[in-house]
Amino acid sequence: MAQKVKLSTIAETLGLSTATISLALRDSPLVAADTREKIKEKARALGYIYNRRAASLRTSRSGIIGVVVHDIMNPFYGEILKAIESELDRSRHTFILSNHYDSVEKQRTFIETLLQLGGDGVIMSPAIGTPVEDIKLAEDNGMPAILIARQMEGLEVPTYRGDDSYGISLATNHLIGLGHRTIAMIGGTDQTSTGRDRYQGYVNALRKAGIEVDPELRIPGPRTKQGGFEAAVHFLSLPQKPTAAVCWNDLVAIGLMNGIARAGLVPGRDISVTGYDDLEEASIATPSLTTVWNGQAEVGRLAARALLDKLAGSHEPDGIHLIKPEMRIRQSTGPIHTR
Amino acid sequence: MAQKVKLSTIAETLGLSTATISLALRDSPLVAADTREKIKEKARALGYIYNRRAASLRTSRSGIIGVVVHDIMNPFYGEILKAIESELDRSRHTFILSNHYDSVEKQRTFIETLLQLGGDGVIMSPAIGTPVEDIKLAEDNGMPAILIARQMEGLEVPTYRGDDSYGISLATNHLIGLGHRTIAMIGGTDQTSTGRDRYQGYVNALRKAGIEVDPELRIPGPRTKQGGFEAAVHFLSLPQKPTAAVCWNDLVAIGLMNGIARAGLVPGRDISVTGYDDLEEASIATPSLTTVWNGQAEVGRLAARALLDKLAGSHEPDGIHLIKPEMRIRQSTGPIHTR
DNA sequence: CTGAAAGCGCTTACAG
DNA sequence: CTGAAAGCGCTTACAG
Repeated sequence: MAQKVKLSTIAETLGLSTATISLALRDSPLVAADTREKIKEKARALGYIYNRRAASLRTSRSGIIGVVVHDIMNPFYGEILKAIESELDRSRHTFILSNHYDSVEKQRTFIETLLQLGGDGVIMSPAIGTPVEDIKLAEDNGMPAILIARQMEGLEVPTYRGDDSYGISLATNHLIGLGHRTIAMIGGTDQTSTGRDRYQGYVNALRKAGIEVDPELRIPGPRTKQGGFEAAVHFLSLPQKPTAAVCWNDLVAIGLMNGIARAGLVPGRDISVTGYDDLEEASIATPSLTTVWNGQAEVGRLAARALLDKLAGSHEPDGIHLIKPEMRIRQSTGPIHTR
Repeated sequence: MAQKVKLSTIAETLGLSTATISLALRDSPLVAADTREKIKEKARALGYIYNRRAASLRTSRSGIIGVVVHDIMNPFYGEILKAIESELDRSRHTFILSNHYDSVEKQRTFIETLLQLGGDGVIMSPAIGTPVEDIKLAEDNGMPAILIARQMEGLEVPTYRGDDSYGISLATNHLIGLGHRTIAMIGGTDQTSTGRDRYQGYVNALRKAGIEVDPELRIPGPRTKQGGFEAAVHFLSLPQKPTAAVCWNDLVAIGLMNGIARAGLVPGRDISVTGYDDLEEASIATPSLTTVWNGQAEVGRLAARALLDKLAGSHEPDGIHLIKPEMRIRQSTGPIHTR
């Protein structure tokens, strides 16, 4: 490894000052066009590597944006991240990703690391129990935050998420329309705004249809395929014998369908199942999954844009921006079928 | 946002020098214990945030490690990343993640960004067609690279991956043992070392069993669930009427099983299907998937350790480290069953 | 259009 | 055990 090439190396080689080199490499019109070309060529020839830490120390902008969600391996977040990534790529920002696995501490460590690196902003789906101070820590140190998928009370921060209450009512109404009356709700937790909203939407839809709400028909907890799969046993042994299940998300729904199939029943015929999110996988599940499109790509794109706009100085409106969900009817739901 | 708190702020407040503050905050034994405590408390009270760019500019170590793979949304890489993350977390390193989607250019941009940020090292699953120079770029600038999952010729870099040729022969032999003779191979590409090795392993196993290799039984390409799902049509219309399929990975296998089920056949009975990787999902698929454990967690853990050891100065042996795959027999394979 | 000089916030020999 | 001073590699007014 040769001697490190820096601005001054190029400057000396060409008999110019570092100021000129710096300006030229950043395409400043202050530098004559042919000088600029000569400089750029020399930089390339010498294998010059721009030192962002030095620049960032001076300018106090790093080009780094942090993104932290519950779990990037969850395709729901994966689809959001993909949209964020493509939006940020375009603006030459580097993004640093992290999972918090709903650990407030892990999330705080991440925010601190980001501050230490001089992060320009952060997009986050806050961990369960996140105190307002943790978001303020970021904002107070000049690092704006944008929330996705989950909202927080007592905070004026731009938030992008689906309209969960409305979305789950679409699914519930769809089942009611097919004649189902004993409808279970599988998965989710009351500890997140999303969880509360979805359960409420389910309850409201049932009430509106004049169906009594039986709390025993709720099986809270599952949020993954594995969870849905394991919940199948509990679900199938419910004394009320539900004919349909509204699931927390597509993963739970697919897991549940696997569990139902394992028990010898046919999902979509014997038991109707709805998902939530409309992951890419929903349409190739067997049977293909009736679900609610939740606009992951939209959420990611809008959140990234909002942050970039904010960094560019324009004042994005704070508060909650709801994406309107849409029903996707496929094969996993059908008319009521008595077991 | 108040005035920025820096080392000198604390120094002035306490009537000490920045040198002492700096040492104290990093727990140097050079500073008296009570001075140290006083300093730490004051730092906390003032809301001091360590400026890593400044430190890194001085020390030329950043604590940043880059990880770039084909697609973090692919659970195969997700499982590797999880292992890397937990290993790196322990050593207080920050890791920056990126997808290259097999674009050499995107990968190069990532390596350059990492160099600009002063990355300490990089763990990568090289994009198809990666030139040796791109890895050298990193190494020549003092940023060691570790390869995972895919290897590269003409390079002395530590590489961690499964023994693909051996692994796929396990799956093929398992099917042969069940009486299958017309076995298709679905998915993968000759453009990666992994792809070539797996196809070769399949061919060798057939030959060893005295079964003629029919190139028409290979359907290259698919690497995702969607791909496997779509390949089902082609597979089911093969004039040779294969009774079993060795799939490129679990995703393709699950997609293929979905496609087979959609066509009214029962995977595991009418058609035997093997996967590869043993993703968490394999055991809850319906039917549960017979597959080959590929040691993702091992690969991630070992690669991270190798990098950390290298950074700590110990000389890790270069070259290829193979993880030995193991068979996992479940319900998706069974005795031959004529259609 | 180009240059000289200060400064971003740390750490590290070197003194004492 | 603590301090004074230089320097990491940039960018940015300010001069000319």
